[in-house]
Amino acid sequence: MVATSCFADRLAKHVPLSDAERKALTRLEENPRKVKRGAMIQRVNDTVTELFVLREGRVMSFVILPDGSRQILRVYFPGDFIGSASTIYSKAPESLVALSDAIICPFDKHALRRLLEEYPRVAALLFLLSNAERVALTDRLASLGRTSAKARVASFLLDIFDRLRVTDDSIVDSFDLKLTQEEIGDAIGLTSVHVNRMIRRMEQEGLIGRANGRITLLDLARLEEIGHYTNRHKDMDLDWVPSLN
Amino acid sequence: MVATSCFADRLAKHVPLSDAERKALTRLEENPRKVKRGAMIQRVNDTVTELFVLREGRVMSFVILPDGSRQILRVYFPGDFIGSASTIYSKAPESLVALSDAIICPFDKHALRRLLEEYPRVAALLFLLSNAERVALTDRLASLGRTSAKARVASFLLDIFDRLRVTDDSIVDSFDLKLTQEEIGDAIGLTSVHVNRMIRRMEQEGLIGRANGRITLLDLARLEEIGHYTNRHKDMDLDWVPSLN
DNA sequence: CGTAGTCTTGAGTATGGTCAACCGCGGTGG
DNA sequence: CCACCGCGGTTGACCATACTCAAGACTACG
Repeated sequence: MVATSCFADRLAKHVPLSDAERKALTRLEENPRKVKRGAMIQRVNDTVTELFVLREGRVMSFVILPDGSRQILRVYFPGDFIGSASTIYSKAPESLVALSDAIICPFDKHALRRLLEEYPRVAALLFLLSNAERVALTDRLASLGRTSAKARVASFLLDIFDRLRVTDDSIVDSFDLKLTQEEIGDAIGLTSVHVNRMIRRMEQEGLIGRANGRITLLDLARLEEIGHYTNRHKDMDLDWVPSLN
Repeated sequence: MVATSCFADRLAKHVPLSDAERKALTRLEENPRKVKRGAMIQRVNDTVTELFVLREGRVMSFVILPDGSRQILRVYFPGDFIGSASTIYSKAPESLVALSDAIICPFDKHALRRLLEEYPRVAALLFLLSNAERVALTDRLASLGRTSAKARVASFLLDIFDRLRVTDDSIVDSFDLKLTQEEIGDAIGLTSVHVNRMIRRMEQEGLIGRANGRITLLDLARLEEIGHYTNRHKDMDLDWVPSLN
């Protein structure tokens, strides 16, 4: 039996992969490692030469500012490609911590380089994905820079929702956020107290529902309007990568 | 005489390029186009298939939110690679406008694809650069999410300063910002009024000087401390790309 | 010399932060 | 088995940072 690569599966959702490509991608996930919730995977300023594919669970990247406040930079889900900054910086610019029990697959940055040399289609795919990540970041930048607390919460929930749905077809309108309100706040530049106020208000207004940790999005249209949210996944088009034959 | 590629020059500052690579990169800049200050290069939601290398002048990318407010996502300088989102999205997620008279070199996204197929080292380089851009964005994200108005102004000035120095050795401690205070505000999530107050205060405190549009950074150490700024260029290491031979 | 854009400053306001208290729940150890 | 502890959520009172509105000054350019 061949071990499957969740990263390959993720990519194959967009473009067909050759067996050789799939095999090469699987090799990145040869060394899966279990990590417990709260475990530090990478610490800011550590010397790093590794990247990761997240196979299971959730991970976040963040920085701590000198005054102790934290900015969560990105929340990662299974199939995500993590820590590519180590290709260009010798010291990690961000920390990585598991948000839940997780399985990560570390591999050396030189293994990635060889992969890209041998498989130009994979190189093209990674280039595309990093552009998608870039746009996700600019969306949040606009959210932090120019929108109200309520809008930030709304767009954050929608973003997580849509990203989870990319890989999990069973999600219809509710999902496990698995983040504390403090973590939400640290992701969108608010305090936990104010996140709570916003969430409660949105609940009272019938925009969202909550039941033992699960969030239900009750009025997607209004949430998107409030959050000035655009679903980027719809417009994504991976035809740019060379075709298989 | 061969037309030089400012993009190749930029890359060559980090890693040696072969003649063939240099030539291929130069081909991206075969169609330079002059644009006037204020000219719209790309409008959000337009169908796009082009990318650009900025040869001369300054360009910004931004979005306008439904309430009319603007978030500037990135300011670009000569040698920068612009608009790579068009490789993955058919509709532009951001607008591009010239901040000064500029020369841009548009090329088709398929030309880029062919380049990456033929020149894996260039593909690796672009992958690296997009990672550097990603870190620059996360730095600003942390700035917007978790730091005060004064800190944002300080780190923004330092960022521009350091980026200009990458290509312009003549810069010692002063530079032409070429941005209105409203534009600064739109980049760091403040109003022009408040940007003005911060700048004036920093001037009075002897942190910066101003003379007909030129900004002088008088106390780099304190500015870096105030802005929680890290110069990412110092730690950059392009050794990851395959060597030439 | 007039006009438009930018800068500057003040007065008043509001959004979101701070501080503090309390609740509820799940885990843990006596 | 239950008391205790600690974390996360909830709420209120108060505060501060940055926004809004508005007016006037400066500058560049026709």
